[in-house]
Amino acid sequence: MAQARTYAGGVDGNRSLERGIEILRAFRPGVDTLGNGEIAERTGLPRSTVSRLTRTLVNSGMLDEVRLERTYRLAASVISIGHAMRTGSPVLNAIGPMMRAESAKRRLNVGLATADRTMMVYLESIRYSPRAALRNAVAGQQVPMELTSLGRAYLAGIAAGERERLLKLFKRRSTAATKALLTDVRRSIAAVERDGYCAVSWQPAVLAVATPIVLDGLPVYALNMSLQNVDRSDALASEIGAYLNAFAAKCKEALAGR
Amino acid sequence: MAQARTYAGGVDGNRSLERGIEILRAFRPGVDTLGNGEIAERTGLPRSTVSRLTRTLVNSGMLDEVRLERTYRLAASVISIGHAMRTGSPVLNAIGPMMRAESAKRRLNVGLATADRTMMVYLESIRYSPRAALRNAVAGQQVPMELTSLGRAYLAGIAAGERERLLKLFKRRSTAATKALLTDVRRSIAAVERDGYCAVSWQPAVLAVATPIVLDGLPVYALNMSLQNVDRSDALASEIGAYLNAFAAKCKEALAGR
DNA sequence: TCCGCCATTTCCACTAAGTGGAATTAAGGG
DNA sequence: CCCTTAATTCCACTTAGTGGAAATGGCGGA
Repeated sequence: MAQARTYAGGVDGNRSLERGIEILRAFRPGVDTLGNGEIAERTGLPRSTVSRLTRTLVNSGMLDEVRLERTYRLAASVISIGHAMRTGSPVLNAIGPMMRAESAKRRLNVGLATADRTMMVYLESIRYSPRAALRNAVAGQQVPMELTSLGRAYLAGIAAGERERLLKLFKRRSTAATKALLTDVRRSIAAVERDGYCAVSWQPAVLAVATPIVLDGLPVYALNMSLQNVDRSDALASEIGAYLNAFAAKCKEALAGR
Repeated sequence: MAQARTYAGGVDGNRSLERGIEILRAFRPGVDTLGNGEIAERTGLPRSTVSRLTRTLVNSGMLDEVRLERTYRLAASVISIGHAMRTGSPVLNAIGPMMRAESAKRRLNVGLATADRTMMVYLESIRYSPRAALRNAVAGQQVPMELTSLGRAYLAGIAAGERERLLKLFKRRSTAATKALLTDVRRSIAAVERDGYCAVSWQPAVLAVATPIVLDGLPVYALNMSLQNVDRSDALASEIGAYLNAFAAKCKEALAGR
């Protein structure tokens, strides 16, 4: 393989597969089509390599080719695999219905998420508001780990080593106010350890409260409750926090027998 | 590569990537975890190869490892890529809101799907019934192409060569009643060509009517309308068919400017 | 309509990345 | 504690994969 520099993955790990997955990941939300050139730029892979791998992904049904524009888009296969993930998830199966009931009962939004690298990914998000409920399904939506209650609850739930690794990544990518941000993140983690939950107002007029769900043999999840159009107040946060703690306990109970 | 038999993909196509994708596909809806052995069985790949590829998929964040059981499950990444597919889809973006409005107006279910190999995959499915609306999101759900109105409308929309290729596959996999089934499929295709839509009652007491949406530079989609708890009658089918034709025309108009 | 430009794809020489059977290790059951 | 069963690592082998260079093919401008 002329000029093919040694693959860092070493004895294990398959370079081509890794690269192919990176190509799929290059299609971020909102991106419709990407050409091989653009993919090569985004992934840093040689153009000829991208050309071959995109062809393979088309053959495997993961990408659709737009011959006219010489571009590609994600194919329907990816949502069918996503659907398999959701229907297979024992956590979502067990507590999804409970989340719906709780959302109706408490009249607030209830969400379940886990991590994908440095982002939190919603497995489910039940909107109380009839308006919002009509909006597009948000399963799969990503929110930044370091800025959200979900992410900070997740950080509180994982092993210390992994947590520090992630905090270093935030430090590296954050443009400004890094010091203050990290302090705030650590404060949230401490809050989870103390109160069982943390409260964050990431978006204006939205109060969100989250708690980690740690189970053997499963990734760490985070469960949250949120309210729109409210002023952030400690009283409100602790009220919702109490609801959340109670609900999380019920969920863990339901999940214990598995 | 001892005993590595020639890769049929030829000059293009990357074998490892293809195999890795097949491993992801082995996780069908309802499957929670799979071990390397089970994956090897399902995919027909050598055990050692599966072992290496699953490790790569874990490193790439597509699979979560359950160390305790020596098994793997699909990771949250797959739904975030699925989400990217949905938010990127110009068709879903354009007609999703229209589908919601139409469902409310006509008081019936409205769905949008496209093909993944021999299955139809829902991009969106709006349930009119408030009960059903509460159920899990069905985006990503698969239904068999040859048995559903969606699938038959799709078949009517694609190029003849591809259609015949698919019909052959159905013939091969169907256990019995193949001849009658294929006749029925062709009848549906003829119906689409004649009336613009076809009506199928795949599931008992459900009447479904579908029509293809063919656009340049996009895969062929199928749009359907369905009603539960009804008797199949030609009168009802043609009433819904008329609604569907009108709605599909509106959709195509909305999509023309792109 | 034809020409020149730019992006994409194909070609090609090269070899390390990937392969699969065998050996080894680890897990689970009695 | 040992034995069985399955997953992982080892290893010799060589082809599948690589990336730069050349060829191809759209596309816009004249």
